[in-house]
Amino acid sequence: MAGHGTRGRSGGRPTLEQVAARAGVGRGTVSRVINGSPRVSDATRAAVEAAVAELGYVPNTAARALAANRTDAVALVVPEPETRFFAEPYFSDMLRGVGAGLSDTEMQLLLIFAGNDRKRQRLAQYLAAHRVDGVLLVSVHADDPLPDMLTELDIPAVISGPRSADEPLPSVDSDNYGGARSAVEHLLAQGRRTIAHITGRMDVYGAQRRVDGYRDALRDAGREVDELLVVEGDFTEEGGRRAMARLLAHRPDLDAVFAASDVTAAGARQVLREAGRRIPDDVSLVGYDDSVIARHMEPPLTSVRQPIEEMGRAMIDLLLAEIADRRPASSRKPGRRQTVLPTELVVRSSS
Amino acid sequence: MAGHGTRGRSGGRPTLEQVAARAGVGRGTVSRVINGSPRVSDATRAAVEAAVAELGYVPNTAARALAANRTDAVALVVPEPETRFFAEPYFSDMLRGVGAGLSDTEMQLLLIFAGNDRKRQRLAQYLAAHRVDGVLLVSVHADDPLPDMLTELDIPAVISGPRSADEPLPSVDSDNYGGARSAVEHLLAQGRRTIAHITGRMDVYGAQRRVDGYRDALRDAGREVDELLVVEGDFTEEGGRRAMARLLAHRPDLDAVFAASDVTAAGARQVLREAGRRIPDDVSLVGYDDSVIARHMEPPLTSVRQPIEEMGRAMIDLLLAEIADRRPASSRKPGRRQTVLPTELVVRSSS
DNA sequence: ACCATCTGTGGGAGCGCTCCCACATTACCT
DNA sequence: AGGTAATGTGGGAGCGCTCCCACAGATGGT
Repeated sequence: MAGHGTRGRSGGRPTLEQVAARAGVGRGTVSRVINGSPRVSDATRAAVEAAVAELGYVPNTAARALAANRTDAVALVVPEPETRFFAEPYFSDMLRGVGAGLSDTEMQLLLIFAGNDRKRQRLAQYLAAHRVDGVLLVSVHADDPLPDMLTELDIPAVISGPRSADEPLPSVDSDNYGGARSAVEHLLAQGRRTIAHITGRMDVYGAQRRVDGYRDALRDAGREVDELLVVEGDFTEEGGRRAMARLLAHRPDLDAVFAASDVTAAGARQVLREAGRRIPDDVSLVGYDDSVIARHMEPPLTSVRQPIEEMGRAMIDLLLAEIADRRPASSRKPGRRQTVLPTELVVRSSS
Repeated sequence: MAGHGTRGRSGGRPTLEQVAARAGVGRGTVSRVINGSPRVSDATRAAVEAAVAELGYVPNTAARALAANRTDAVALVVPEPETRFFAEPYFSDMLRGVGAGLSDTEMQLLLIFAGNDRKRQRLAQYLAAHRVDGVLLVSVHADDPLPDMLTELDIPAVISGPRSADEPLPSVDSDNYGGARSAVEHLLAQGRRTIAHITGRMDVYGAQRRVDGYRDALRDAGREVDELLVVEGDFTEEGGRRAMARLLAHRPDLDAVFAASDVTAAGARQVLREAGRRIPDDVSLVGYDDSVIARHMEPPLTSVRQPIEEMGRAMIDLLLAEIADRRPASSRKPGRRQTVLPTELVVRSSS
């Protein structure tokens, strides 16, 4: 009775068309207002905005996505089991940064875990369906096929630790080289003479950079680098123990150890204790990550802090820029695709 | 040169139409196969599936969402700051359960934080845009407008702790009543005679149920319930301290305390210690939640465990059923809309 | 006075699906 | 044999938006 057959299946959310009718303008104009196009007169814009408010119009995302071929969503892909995600503050800090960067955007953030084959399979499907406009990749192993898959699908992506010096993907990293240097320089300043380094997994680019920083710091201080003082670890506690045992065997005279992670430092500490070395009196110990472990260790561990939250922020900024670049009328000069954030040495009583 | 103007903007993902052509059938038929409709002959189905595989066809979700008016996504709404989300294992357990329930579905899970006004605003927009087919609500306060908003928008929702005995929304809960009973019965079995109860916030339905369980357990054992032994707390440590002080003042002869949360028990323990009472020798102590605190307390705390992960699972099951019910050809008798899962008493040395 | 330009604006043509009606075809009764 | 009811199948008509072309009217140079 009321009208002329509005046979909608939904409860009757207002559409663009209805807003247009209400405001006495055409569909195109309403669309322009909604999307903030400048080519609308002030009077018209006001009229449309009034109609939108009166009708309580909310754009239909599905229709928009279909017509414009975009989703207004990005995914944070975590190639780890949920357990690790929750256990490590790293992820929550990163998430906070990403969330902050997204908060004044219409973009939606999806959290996708790809910790096992099943989930990876689902993720692949998901990406193939182009259900996100872009992807944030964190803690990706060197041999992970994910980055290539994204390139293949032509989906913008940003990676959190470059996999090599010439990472093809835009990336965000903390200054591993500088962080390592500052740790070693700190030990030198304390008067330490024989400084060892337990590395991370050497197939991880960041670990390589830390070794570089260690070497250069010594060299620039006029010290020779003794290869017996550099032992490969793998970021784990057990690896730290093994490496420390080797170091004590080869160079029992060492008086400082710089470990590539706090966990590794914890392993090293244990072996040092068992060997009767006091920290920091006999041996200074410095870790990397400034994790909870560092604060709770006995004695509290000096460690290199990475600005994780800022890194999250930087990643999302990079990704949004990347997405914008691929959209039609945007041929702005692609800016820097690599961001490196400074680290900070947090000095505690282990050194 | 190659063809006759396929002016797609995307890289050229195959469409339903192309699959249909390839398989030599109509669009409708392909759609039926994709959606698993039974009204397709085996031969046709095989042909279509072959075409899908050859072309690497992946349905366009936006188009589907637009045409079918659904999104194939549900949201887990957390009305807390991210910090709490990561700090409490409750959420990660719940998330695991939800994830498991979703894993053999095409549904996507969104995690939405609504910890501050800004985020709540965004959430409201999000829901108004009907960007999810359903919502999972956890840790909702009694006066939160969110549930009503969802009802208003006609969005299926499931709530994790019913707000009252006649919660209108489908809900999942653990057996607060039974959990409390088992705690008290355990204390009785240990020969305790004067059992006090520090309640939770009494505007929380679960807290009320725990009091009911406490009362009935005593009554059924032929004990009279002394109202001086029931003191209101608020789930916090400070509340536990205050309540315990009151209890000691009124009934210094008590020999057992059942607290409505582990945190509350921790507060109570402190006051008991200060009053020179030994646990469990002088006073038995039982908590609720079986949180990390319980395991790390000195002495380890006997506590009532809730099956959080199973609750997550139950919630998503309920939600999926709810969503299915609202879809066209489904007039199945709406089943039970309330699920109550059993608790388990974890006995440790505090009792 | 004329034509070239620039601003706003309207609305057609799709985007790739699902829904559903119409139409075969085949199967099963009387 | 005729009828009725399943069973499969094709394809039109949208879903609500964005894109873009066409065009009216204002503006400005010659």
